[in-house]
Amino acid sequence: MTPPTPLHLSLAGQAVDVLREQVLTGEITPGSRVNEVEVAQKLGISRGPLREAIRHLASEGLLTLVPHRGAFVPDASPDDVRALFELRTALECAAAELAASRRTDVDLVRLQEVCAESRRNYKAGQPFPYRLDLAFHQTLLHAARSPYISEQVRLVQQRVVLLRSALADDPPHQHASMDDHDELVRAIADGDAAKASTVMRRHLSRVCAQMLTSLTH
Amino acid sequence: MTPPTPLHLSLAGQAVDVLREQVLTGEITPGSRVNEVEVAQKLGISRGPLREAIRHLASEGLLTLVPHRGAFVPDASPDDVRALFELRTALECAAAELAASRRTDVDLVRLQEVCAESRRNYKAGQPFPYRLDLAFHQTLLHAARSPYISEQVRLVQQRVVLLRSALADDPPHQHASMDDHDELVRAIADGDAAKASTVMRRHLSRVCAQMLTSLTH
DNA sequence: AAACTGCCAACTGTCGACAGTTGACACGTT
DNA sequence: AACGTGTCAACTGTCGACAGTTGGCAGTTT
Repeated sequence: MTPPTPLHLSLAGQAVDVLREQVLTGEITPGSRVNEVEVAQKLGISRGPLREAIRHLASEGLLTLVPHRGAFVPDASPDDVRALFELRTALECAAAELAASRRTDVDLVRLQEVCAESRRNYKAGQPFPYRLDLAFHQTLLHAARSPYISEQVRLVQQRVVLLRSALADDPPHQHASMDDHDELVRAIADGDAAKASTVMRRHLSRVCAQMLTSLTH
Repeated sequence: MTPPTPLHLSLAGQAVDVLREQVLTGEITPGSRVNEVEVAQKLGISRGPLREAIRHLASEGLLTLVPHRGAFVPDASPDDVRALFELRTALECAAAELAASRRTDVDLVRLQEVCAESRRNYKAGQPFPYRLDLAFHQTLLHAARSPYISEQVRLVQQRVVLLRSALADDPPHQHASMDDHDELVRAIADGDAAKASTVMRRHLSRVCAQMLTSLTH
């Protein structure tokens, strides 16, 4: 998906993976600063590759750079969340439209499987894992077959994960989300691009609202 | 617009500006490789800051990195152009919708001014400068007041400029574009988000087609 | 003559060290 | 006691040098 940038053997590439993991899991708490020498020692590499890794994560929006001060993991204001979801909505609505017109039959089966698994999980009393929500959106993205849109959505979703102070623990919200997903799949199955877009917009609007409420407690 | 990342005093930041300029103006031709030591010497800086600049431009899509081989300025295939315009359409249609509902009166005046200047230029027999087209889209973006969407559009537009093998020299195309712009402004003036989105989609579809034809000669 | 093999130059990846800037603490002043 | 000032440690920005890899060229073999 990304441009041919397989940084995955270089030290910088490995550092990107490790740091991204730590930032997304909250191992490095929002607001805290990333000390170059300290982290470099901890990773057993020199500052050069680490700096490249930090800059890369900054370009993904997972860190913010302040000259002569270093890199910080950003904590978002409500306005940030709203603006971010405007971007996400633009991208994912377009993806939903494209998916409705381009999806293959195996795409459809995969989407239905993810939905079914979510239901099973939910009825078993377990919480709707964020993992399955992510899987749904990524499957839809694959069905849209628009590499640049997919890539951008991936980046936006990462930033959303960073704000997951709002974990989807609210049962009615989970239920509504699963209903949205089901309706989305039906629209895509019918090839109804307009409806797919509309449902996606409503879905993301709901998720955004949920995040905003649990952000302000 | 960008996160607080004012790299504009550091050597790396300056190198980003210089290199971006050179790539966008074609001073560094597509397909050619960027030699780190050579460019570093030419800029009078060391390889460290230059590498950061290269990585940054790569994250913007203006360069592609190949491990152990270096950075290349990408040349696009028709499929790339199509996929890129799918992204651009998603973003700018959303921006048009938002602009229709959020624009202030001064936003409207600015949009009308840009259109008027384009007409004047055209009637004076001069070609429709890409500069004014860019100005229009950026003014619209400002009216949308969605920082993340604006930022992404900025990046996509850069990549489009990189492919400007299709210079807008075709008079009927120029005329159609100006008509699109005018119609877009009317829709935004009326606060008609749906129409703004539709017109924008048609406009970008036209521009994309134009690019594809002049890409294949 | 074509194909294979080994060597070589060029370049990227990485490292350790130096220089400049920032924020904070301690001290002195009013 | 509050405020302004000077100093200092910590950290980022930058540099030059070394190590590892890649692609190409020359030489050899069949």
